[in-house]
Amino acid sequence: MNLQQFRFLREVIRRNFNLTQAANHLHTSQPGISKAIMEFESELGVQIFERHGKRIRGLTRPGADVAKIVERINQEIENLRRLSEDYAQHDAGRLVIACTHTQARYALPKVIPMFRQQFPKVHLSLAEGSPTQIAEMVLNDEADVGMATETLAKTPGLVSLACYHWEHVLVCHADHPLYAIYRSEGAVGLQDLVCYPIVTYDTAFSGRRQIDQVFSDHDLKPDIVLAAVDSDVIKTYVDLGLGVGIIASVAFDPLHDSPLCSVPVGHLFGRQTARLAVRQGAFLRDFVRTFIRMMTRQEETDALNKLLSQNNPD
Amino acid sequence: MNLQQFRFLREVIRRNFNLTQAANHLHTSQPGISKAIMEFESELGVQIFERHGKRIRGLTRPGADVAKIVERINQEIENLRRLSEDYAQHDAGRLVIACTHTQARYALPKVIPMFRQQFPKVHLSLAEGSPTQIAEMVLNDEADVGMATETLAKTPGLVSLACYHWEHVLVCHADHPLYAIYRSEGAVGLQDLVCYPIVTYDTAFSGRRQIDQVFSDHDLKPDIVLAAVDSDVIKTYVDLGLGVGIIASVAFDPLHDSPLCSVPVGHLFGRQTARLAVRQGAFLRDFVRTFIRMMTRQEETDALNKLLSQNNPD
DNA sequence: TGTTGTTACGGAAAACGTAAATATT
DNA sequence: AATATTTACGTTTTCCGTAACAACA
Repeated sequence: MNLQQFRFLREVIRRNFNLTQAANHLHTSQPGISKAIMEFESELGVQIFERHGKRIRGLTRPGADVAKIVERINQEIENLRRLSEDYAQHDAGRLVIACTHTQARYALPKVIPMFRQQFPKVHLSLAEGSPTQIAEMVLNDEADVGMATETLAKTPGLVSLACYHWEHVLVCHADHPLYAIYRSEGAVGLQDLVCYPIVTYDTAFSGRRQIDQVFSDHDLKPDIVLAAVDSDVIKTYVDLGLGVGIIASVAFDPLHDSPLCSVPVGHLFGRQTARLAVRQGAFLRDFVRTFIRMMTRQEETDALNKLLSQNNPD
Repeated sequence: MNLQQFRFLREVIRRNFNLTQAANHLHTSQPGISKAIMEFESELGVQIFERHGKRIRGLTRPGADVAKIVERINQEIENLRRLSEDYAQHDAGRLVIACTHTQARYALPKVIPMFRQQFPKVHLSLAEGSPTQIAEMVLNDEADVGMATETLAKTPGLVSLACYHWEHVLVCHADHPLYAIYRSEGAVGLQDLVCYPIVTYDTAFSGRRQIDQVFSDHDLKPDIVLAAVDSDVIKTYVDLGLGVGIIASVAFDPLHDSPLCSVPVGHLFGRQTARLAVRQGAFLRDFVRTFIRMMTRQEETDALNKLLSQNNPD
């Protein structure tokens, strides 16, 4: 039994039971993987993989159990690396943040400069993706923390914290009928909104689920003419006249975004919560913990400390 | 980094930072250990051991953190072995039960025959020891389960279950004054008891702590003339006239133990709870789970199932 | 001075990559 | 036929034990 076998097993599973792909990703030879896996199986006396002749199709029942334990070991190895790095080079390293475009563009800029100042030697990476991809990246140790409004809270294997709350706003030109309604009546209703073509986030992004939910709860069918992952793209198309936009309020800035105007619609779609997530059981380096503290509201302190101590048992 | 280094690190710590001893226990050479440890340290870039010149004295701060993670990995390796063995040879293996003499002599015989019948291929080992030793054995994976009345519940790293309840009895000859009091008044009191020399369990065994507690709560100083770990030994000396015995009621059998008589004193020393413990996070083989079920009262079923699923996450 | 940890060295074992063979779709 | 896995084999590296050396207490 050795660590190599554990790495190989993990990778073969991740690459959908394709030894060749796994070998490529690990920069080694396919026969090496094959042999290591077979030796592992024979040492345990248990068949890990479901085989149809020579092709590997999936995990056997025992294999799944073995894989679960092996995954935990791999995780601890990763923790060992991070821990020692934290001692060896306390303030240097790499922080990979997986987040949606909205987070990267509007939420993170409020924190990153402060973080840079405190940890000038830490290399930052922003990996943008869909909430599902973000969750996946954090689970696979490809990212240290994930940030998104959707998905994170309910993904098993992640622990998440509320980061900040936000609401949706409508964006449109000043001469749009909805803006007139807003000016005269102080608010727009769902009924008003549904009459016009809408440009908003792609499914599974930034509270889009909530938007769909609210419309369907009222038996309304919104005409979503364009969906994007990116608030800036949405605003661009709104400016072009494709429809009214629904975006996160944080993503609207009257100065930069003129001639567009914003109309609050928090009362329609409710409060959204952007969350931050880390992998359960992951060792968090000091600068990662600091980053999380910076991103998290004070009120969350208790939950935060609990989380941090849970992941860094001292 | 490799598993060997992890095994070595664990053993060096267990052997009080003596490389030579660790090497002997692992049936390998001292230089091998030395080299492996140094390579491990250099790969992590962290000094694990506190060194005074060449002597190793203890763990550094980072070393303690590393050791904690390494311990978890070693534990998972152990789990892997047990898991695969459970699949490969479902009903064969070895069950090591660490317990006190009282458990081995009086509680286990009620269950072992049934267990043997169900798992004839499982080799049983009873390791007797003090509650502290029992806890230690379970923590070190030298025993699969531990059983004792004391210590187990409050040992960190163990999870324990109530097994059965029992009370103390007095044992003495029929012509002893205390027996007369019992026959005439139906019960003896602490005041009666304290007048006579007592033979009972050694400190830290079978509810001895509770006995001491009760006497000191009443500002009484019992005259304990002999303390033993073993009910049979106690009875022997009672028979010889050294004093009255206080033992577990399960350890008294009127037939075998005549001419001694028993006097219930549960009302004085309260109800004791024998507990069974396993190492937290340990994978429990099927026959271990079955054994635990056999040893545990039905009422504990909920706690039991929770425990079992926690240790065998499927 | 005995005990304990490190360094040096050499034989044995295993790890790994290339090439070839075999099976699957 | 093309893709994927296993077998074969030879080189290279690592492992590990003995022996010698160095330092603590």
